[in-house]
Amino acid sequence: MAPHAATARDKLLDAAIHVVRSQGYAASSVDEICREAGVTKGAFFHHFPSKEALAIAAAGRFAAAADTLCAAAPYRALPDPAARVLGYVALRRDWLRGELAEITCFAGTVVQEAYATSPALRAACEAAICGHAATLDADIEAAMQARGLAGRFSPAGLSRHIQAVIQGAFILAKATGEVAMAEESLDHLRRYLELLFTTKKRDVPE
Amino acid sequence: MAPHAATARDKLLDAAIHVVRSQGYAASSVDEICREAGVTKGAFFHHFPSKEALAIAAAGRFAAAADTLCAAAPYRALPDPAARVLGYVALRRDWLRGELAEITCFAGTVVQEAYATSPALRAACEAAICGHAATLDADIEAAMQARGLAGRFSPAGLSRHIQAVIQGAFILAKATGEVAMAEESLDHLRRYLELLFTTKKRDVPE
DNA sequence: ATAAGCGTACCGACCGGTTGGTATGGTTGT
DNA sequence: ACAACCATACCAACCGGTCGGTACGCTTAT
Repeated sequence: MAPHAATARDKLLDAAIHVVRSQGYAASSVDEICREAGVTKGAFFHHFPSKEALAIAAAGRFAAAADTLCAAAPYRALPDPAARVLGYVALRRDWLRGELAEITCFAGTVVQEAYATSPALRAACEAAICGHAATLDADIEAAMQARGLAGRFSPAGLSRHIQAVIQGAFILAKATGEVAMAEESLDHLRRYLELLFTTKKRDVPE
Repeated sequence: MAPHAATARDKLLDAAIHVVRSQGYAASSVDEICREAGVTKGAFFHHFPSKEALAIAAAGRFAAAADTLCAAAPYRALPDPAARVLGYVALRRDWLRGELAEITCFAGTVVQEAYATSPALRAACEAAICGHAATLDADIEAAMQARGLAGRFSPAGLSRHIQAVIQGAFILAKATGEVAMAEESLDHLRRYLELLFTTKKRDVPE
């Protein structure tokens, strides 16, 4: 991710994100993450008390990187809140290029394995996903107001749904080996949002 | 799953589905699956040449069970194809009760870890997910014809999108620990389908 | 100037336990 | 008799984590 991650700690975080995204959490050994980072095991346990602690820190780093990229994206400057929401989805669709291990979600991958066995790691993944989702709350709420949809459903709920579709798209892409499957799903998501934000209120089902 | 799975093979498959759904594939040891099944390791390797082979067979069993349940569901008898599609989503929403390990998707969980390391297992998960998705293809195609939406997007693509939303809903539920988060997403999916199948063609975005 | 003192960063051999898988022998149904 | 079925004992490889030790830079006292 970072081209010249200076410290061993950063190199370990980046390596963990990459290795875990391609193999899952449990299958990624500490030794392999160290090898990928070009760092020894001693350095690993100097910076992190456990493998779990590394994953928690990596989830935070991953979410922060995503938040930063989105906050700096051009669509953020659009005047219409609905257009900003659609701009977000378009950006996520644009990101669907390259290897699966480079485009999928670290937190979504990890939480599938850890939700029942590691409460702290589960909470870190929840914070990463829901925290990132929440960056859309205000725009969605404004767009719903503008369309007379206020109260029809919760803005935060739609934010989370957007993340759910993205997560599901990744699973479909992994299952088929085709990134195009993920694009397809994001196109349906875009169509849903367009229908929501361009249809007259009486036509939107409860 | 089955109360009195007769053979050791069936008990192993059921145990694998349960254990893997709660811990993921890599973290589920053969010993633990055997313990859960009440069977020894000798029986395991008598019926399956490897852990991977068990997972492949379990994916098939899981998909077959889902297909069977859906084929027998009441909504299948509805006259309107669009109503059958919505009936499917309603059924999947009804299934969202109980422990996460009992309601989430085995194939979706496994493929996240195995897509890059085990081609055969990845293919089995693809067959499970996409095969199950395909049971909706005909109804979706008919509903699109009836609404003049033919050619707007692919019926199989919408079938896969439905599965993607369901998979993403599971991830959200695991991350938050709240099954209600999954319900929320399925409600949005239902609303999307209602908009698609009740809106005049000219109002549906490309 | 300099050396003692100390904290952070890092190394790599090592440990007990667990892993997927094997070898072998007994039991049961036909 | 014979094969399908299953239990016990076992193995080499690997796992996460520990530990004694080194390298080096920053204070601070002399």
